[in-house]
Order: sequence, then structure tokens, then C-alpha cells
Amino acid sequence: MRILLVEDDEKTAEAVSASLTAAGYAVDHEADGEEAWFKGDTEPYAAIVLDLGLPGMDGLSVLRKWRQAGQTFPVLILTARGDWSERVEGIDTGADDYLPKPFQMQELIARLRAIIRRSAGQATPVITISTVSLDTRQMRVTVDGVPIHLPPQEYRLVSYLMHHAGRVVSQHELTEQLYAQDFERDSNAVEVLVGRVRKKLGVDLIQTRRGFGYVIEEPES
Amino acid sequence: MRILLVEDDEKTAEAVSASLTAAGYAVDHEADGEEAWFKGDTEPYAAIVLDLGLPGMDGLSVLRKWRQAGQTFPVLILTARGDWSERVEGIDTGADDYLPKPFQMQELIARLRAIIRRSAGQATPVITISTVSLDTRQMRVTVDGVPIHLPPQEYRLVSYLMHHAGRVVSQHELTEQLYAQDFERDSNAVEVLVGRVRKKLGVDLIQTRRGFGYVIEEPES
DNA sequence: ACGGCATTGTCAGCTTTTTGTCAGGTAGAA
DNA sequence: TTCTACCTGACAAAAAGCTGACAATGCCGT
Repeated sequence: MRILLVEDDEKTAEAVSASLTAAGYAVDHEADGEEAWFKGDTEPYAAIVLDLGLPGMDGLSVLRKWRQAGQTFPVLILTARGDWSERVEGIDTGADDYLPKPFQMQELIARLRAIIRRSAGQATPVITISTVSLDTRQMRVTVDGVPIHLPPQEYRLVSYLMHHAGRVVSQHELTEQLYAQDFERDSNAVEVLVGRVRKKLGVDLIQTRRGFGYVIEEPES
Repeated sequence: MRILLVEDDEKTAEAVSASLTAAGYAVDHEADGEEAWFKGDTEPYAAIVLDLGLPGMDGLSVLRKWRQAGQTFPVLILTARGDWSERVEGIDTGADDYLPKPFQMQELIARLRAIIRRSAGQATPVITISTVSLDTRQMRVTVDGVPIHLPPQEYRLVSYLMHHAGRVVSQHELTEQLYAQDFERDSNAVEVLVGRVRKKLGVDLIQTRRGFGYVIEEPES
């Protein structure tokens, strides 16, 4: 299985590369963002390990371009520990997992295995439920084919609920997903958010399970 | 569905236990390795959540002994974040998945569900008894296919009884499951709850065993 | 830099739902 | 019958969620 490692720090790159090779992967290494983008777009990789701070082109931009081009390979992002904003952006952009630096090689390998396995099952760039579609590539929502503009936070809410359609998602879980860890717990921000989204996408899409959370119901099973 | 939680840290154990219970599982808790081994080898668990560093017998040894004895239940291992070597060993030994601490409860539950489903081949997150179905994902109850709205406390009651179908559950046990420990003991809240649920799901579903408790009878087979 | 617009969290008030309590009623068992 | 366990309808307090208004913040174009 071929892995593309995008990492500009040479020492890290060598170490990671050696470990992945030892684990049985065929590893291509790229240090420059633009080069990496080209390779990812043209070669059939099983997964990509992507460091952010790159020369040439920023890591997130590279990822964004891949996704826009329709590439669905799983991407594991290496981030500086605790960098919340990078994480959120990564989610928006379509990363599959994050590994805070510094990390152990075994952990990297385990996570890589996990996302490869996961991606083998499902990778849909567009989720549609009743009249609402979520295009994760273009980060766009349409209702009856009409594009609806959603600001970032509202988009994330819809995205999360649609990715977990059919499951009740508690307010607490949503708070964890949408806000930094130290966010005030007794805020009603999520409720407000839900209200705003409902106003735009229709009141029926997101249902309230009073006392439990919110659901977007799956089309009948 | 019964889960065996093997965890020596009391705080963690309580938190995990509460979440799993809330998710509809019947949780047995064991802190000692040898005790855990015996229980796992003799009781029919749907899955086991296994923490490593244990007193009595090391967690991995316990797992190894189970596997040598031919036990096939899925095992989810909890590991300390840094302790990746344990993780790798755990997988080798026959663990089905592992979760690094600290983790989010929702993640634990999701993974647990996943390995249980995998091990059962085609198990669904839905329990059906006669005309009544309980969908644990959507947290919804249907009667003859018609969704019935149940508020949290009523839902929990039904969920608990259905997960323990065929067994008489005492009022005291229900009180322990549904209310905080210091709940007034001479309250008839459970009776009221049962009444309300019966009104919605039909009077036959929950049967009274005067002097003992309540049962939902399993469909004989 | 400045003004305007978009975004988003907070807040207060309001509506709806949930749920325990209570006071009697009913029914099974001895 | 009589005791006890359980059931039920009404009620009120509390909780949960919704909404409009507002303010802080940040962004964009001039």
C-alpha cells in the first residue's frame, strides 16, 4: 500500500518514513506543498500523512485542493498539540484524523491503519437527506437544489448532524465538537445555532429529542 | 446486553459505567484481574471493556487466558495515552479495538457498538419484543412501526426493561437505575412512570409481579 | 484607517414539556 | 374482611428549549 508523507522537517520525515516502511507501507516523501499536491492528485495513494506548516503551499490549502478535485483518500494531519483552530479548519477541509506532535510512531501507524480501514468502507462526498444536500467537497448546502449560504459555525453543525444522521446527538456532544474545550457549559449557543439553521433549512430537518439532543432522521431504512 | 467493565480506577469506572448504562447496557464492574478473568470465563458478556494496569493479574494476561480458553467475545482495551506498546501487544493478544485515555464517552460507546456488531455478524442496534421496538441509536420507541414519543425518564425505563427482558426487575433496582442515590425511598415515582409508559405502549408490555417488580416478557422461542 | 456588514455568543422572557408528589382508589392475598 | 402493594388522575414546580434583541468581534472593500 502506498502512503504519501508530506513533511518538510527532514529529521521527522526520515523517522516517519522508516517506521512506515518497516510497517510494510510503500512511502513517498514530499517536502514541498505544491509538489505534494501534484503527487496526491495524480498517484493512487492509500492514505496521506500531512504536516501543516509547509513551504510552497500551506498544508490545509493542499488538502482543500485535493478535496475540491474530488480526491477521497484518507488524510491524517499532524498538528501542533493543542492548536484548536487548526483542528477545526482541518475538519472543515476534510481531514480524517489528527495526531498532535510529538507522537509515537506506533500511534501514527495505528491511526493510519484505522483511517485506511475506515475509508475502505465509506467515503461519500455528498450526503443527501430528504431535500437537503451537503457537499463536503465544496462545503456547500443546498435545499431543493438551491444553494443556501451558511456561515462556518452553522455549516459545522449541519455537517456534524448529517454525518451522524439517524443518531441522537446530545447538546453536550455538539458543544464538544463545535467549541473549544473551555467553552462555557451553561451557554445556549447550540440552541441558538439550531434555531438559525432551522430558519434557513426548514424546521423539520433537525428534530429535537427533548432531554436527549437533536437528530436528523435518516431516510427510512 | 451485558458488558463487563474491568477497571481499577474507581473514578474512571464510575464514569464509564454511568455512560454505558445510559447507553442502555447492563454493566458489571470488576476491579481485580483474577476476579475479572473468572467472570469473563463464566458469564455470557456481549463485550468486555478492559483496562490494563490491574491488581491481581495483568490485563493482558487476562485477555490471553480468555483467548486460550476459547472465549470469543469482543474486547475493547483502554490504554494510557503514552502506553502504545501495551496497545500493540493488546492487538496481538486478541483485542478487537483499543481506546487511548483520556477518551470521550461517545467514542467509547461507538467503538463498543462497533465491535459488538462486528462480532455478532449482523446485530442491529434495535431490540424488538412483540410489537414494540427500541432503537438505541435514534433513542426512539415504535409500536407497530409507529414512532411513540417518550420523554427521557420513560425512555430509560423501557430501555432498561427491554435490555433485561425476561427478568423480573425490582422497583428498587429500577430506582437505582433511574434516579440519583439519595432519591427518596418511599416515593412512588417508578409506579407513576410505569403507568405513563403503559398508557403509551400498551398495558400488556410491562407486567407487574406483585411483591417482586416488573417484567417485559421475552418472546418464547 | 474607516464604515458597513456578517457572524456569533449572551441574555431575558416566554412557551412547552417533563416529572415528582399527593390523595385517593383498586385489587390480590391471607 | 383487611392488609398491602400497586394504580391513577390532578397538580404544580422545575427543566428544557425557543426566540428576538443586542453587543462584541472580525472581516471586507473603499
